[in-house]
Amino acid sequence: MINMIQNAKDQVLALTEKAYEAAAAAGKLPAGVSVRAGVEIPKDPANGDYTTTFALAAAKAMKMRPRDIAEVLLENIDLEGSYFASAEIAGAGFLNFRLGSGWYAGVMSAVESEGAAYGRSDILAGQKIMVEFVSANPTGPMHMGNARGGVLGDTLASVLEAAGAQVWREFYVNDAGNQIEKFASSLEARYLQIILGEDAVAFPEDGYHGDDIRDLARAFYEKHGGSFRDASVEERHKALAQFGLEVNIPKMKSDLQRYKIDYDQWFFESELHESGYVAETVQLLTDRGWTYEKEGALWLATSRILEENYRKAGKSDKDIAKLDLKDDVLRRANGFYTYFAADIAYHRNKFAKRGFDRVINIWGADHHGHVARLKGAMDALGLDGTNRLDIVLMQLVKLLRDGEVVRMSKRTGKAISLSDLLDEVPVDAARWFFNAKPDTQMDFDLGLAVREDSENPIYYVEYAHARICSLLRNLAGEGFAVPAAGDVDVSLLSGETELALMKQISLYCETLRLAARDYDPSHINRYLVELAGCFHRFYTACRIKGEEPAVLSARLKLADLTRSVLKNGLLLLGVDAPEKM
RNA sequence: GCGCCGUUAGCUCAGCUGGAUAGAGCGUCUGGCUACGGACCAGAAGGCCGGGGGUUCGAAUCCCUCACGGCGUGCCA
Repeated sequence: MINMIQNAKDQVLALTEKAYEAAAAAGKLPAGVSVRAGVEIPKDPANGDYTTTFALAAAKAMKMRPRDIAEVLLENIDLEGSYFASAEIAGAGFLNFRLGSGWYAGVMSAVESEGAAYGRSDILAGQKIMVEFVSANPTGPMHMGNARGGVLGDTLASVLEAAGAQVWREFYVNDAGNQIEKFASSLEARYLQIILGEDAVAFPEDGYHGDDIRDLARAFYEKHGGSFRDASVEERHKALAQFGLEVNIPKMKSDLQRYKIDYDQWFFESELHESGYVAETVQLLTDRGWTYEKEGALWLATSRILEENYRKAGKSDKDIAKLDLKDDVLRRANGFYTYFAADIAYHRNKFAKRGFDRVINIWGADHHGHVARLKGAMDALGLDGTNRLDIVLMQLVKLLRDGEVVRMSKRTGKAISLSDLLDEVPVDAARWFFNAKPDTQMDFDLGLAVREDSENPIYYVEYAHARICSLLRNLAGEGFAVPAAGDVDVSLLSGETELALMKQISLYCETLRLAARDYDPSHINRYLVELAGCFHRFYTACRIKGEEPAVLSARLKLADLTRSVLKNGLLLLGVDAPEKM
């Protein structure tokens, strides 16, 4: 909750504005100019710890050269009682501030007092957010894309929790509709083939060809024998589909659990159909005037909804016309509802029935064509999908083995499943790896991923943690306990690597904020690599053991706080923070 | 055709609301512990930030345009 970065930034701005008012009152700068100035952390510490572009931003309105403005500001700035020890002008007119030890002491006591909660905030407090992710079809094994989506969704949920939101993790089980019918007829063909012989029964052209289907049919046969041979097709399909789902769904659960992913709820599509909620939702769209009938089917006027949205967003009629918007079928001529209709009902359920303020879906990029339509459908229901439904599109994972692309198609039956992967790669490495920025394509080379050496950044981070734990054990054995922050003389930590490490520790809150803002937990991965690097550099430059007591004590404290933040970050990612390796 | 995503070092990628000399890791080359974990550290080489225009004090970042790559554009899910 204590964000020392924000504190420092606020203070830079306040000090600068106060200086401006003082200068304006003395007639040295034009009065009454409102300046939109930013505060930044310079890349190069030679340019200070914090910098403001106030003078640059004000130059035009004040009709003065930026450096001259900065000059006057500097004369009027009063650092007394602030976090800052000094300020100077540099470059085109940057005003650079250098931190004093008071701020560093503040960082240390914040990390100490907040402990495992350090980094958490309340920026999303009071928000009820659902993250729906993976939601793979229960008709076959999950693939790499599901693994990536699973890790990303789970970690994103954790990030939002850390920002104070009330988060719900959900898996949508598509246990109804066409693909279940296809699943059933595929199983049926394999089942009858077992009884009547491979050549006696044709396999459906668009069926699932995977070996898992054969295995399921075999298991079904072992349980029921040929008793379903003469049953009605409908009865047989029902039994086979149910049997298949009862095997596959628990398998998905356990596979995801291997990735340390647990859901608050597995939501079944079939319930939406059975309870009449799909029909009710479609009726509601009809009542609101968004549907029409054509060729025996019921259509949603998607093009009209989106047209309106695009117009509101400021697109020209010409641009909209170019989009070639199409309508969607909700209920087929045969009376069955489409997947889209069920999906609309499902999302209506999330917002209207269960009261989520915000809903985030993690989808594969191949579904991007549905984003605008689903949001639009929510708009049509008056649920403001445009602003409350966020879809994170995840580019697909390209699985390689020795440089060769491995196909992931479920239908070929040759996919490497998500549980296969964990037989080759440690779960922590997989979690770390899959937690990459969602909108970039990813190559996963199995040959590379199995390596457990410094190639893999997770070992670099975990090593830093283990190294500190070892150090603490070592010193504890010699009677040196970690002191309280209040008993540490922070001014003794004045070396370059010590200051850099403390600054990096302070950045953790900011990192979590960015991760929550961008829906991109990989900010944390990069942060941790940097934090580990800061520690290793500090550790190389500064001895602890054998130093005089006050220095030893301060450095010991710094190491322990680093350990604490490393641990917070790793646990947030769902990765272990080992005390020994 | 239209739409979405991407294009930054040999490879994989950072780059926060536009800021100072564009950064890491890996790989390559050169160095560093009789001392707390060498799974570490230091240094070097390596870039018209895909091309071209525009906006302004200032652009990898914003706008336009072109090129290349991935994906989509079903009474599939």
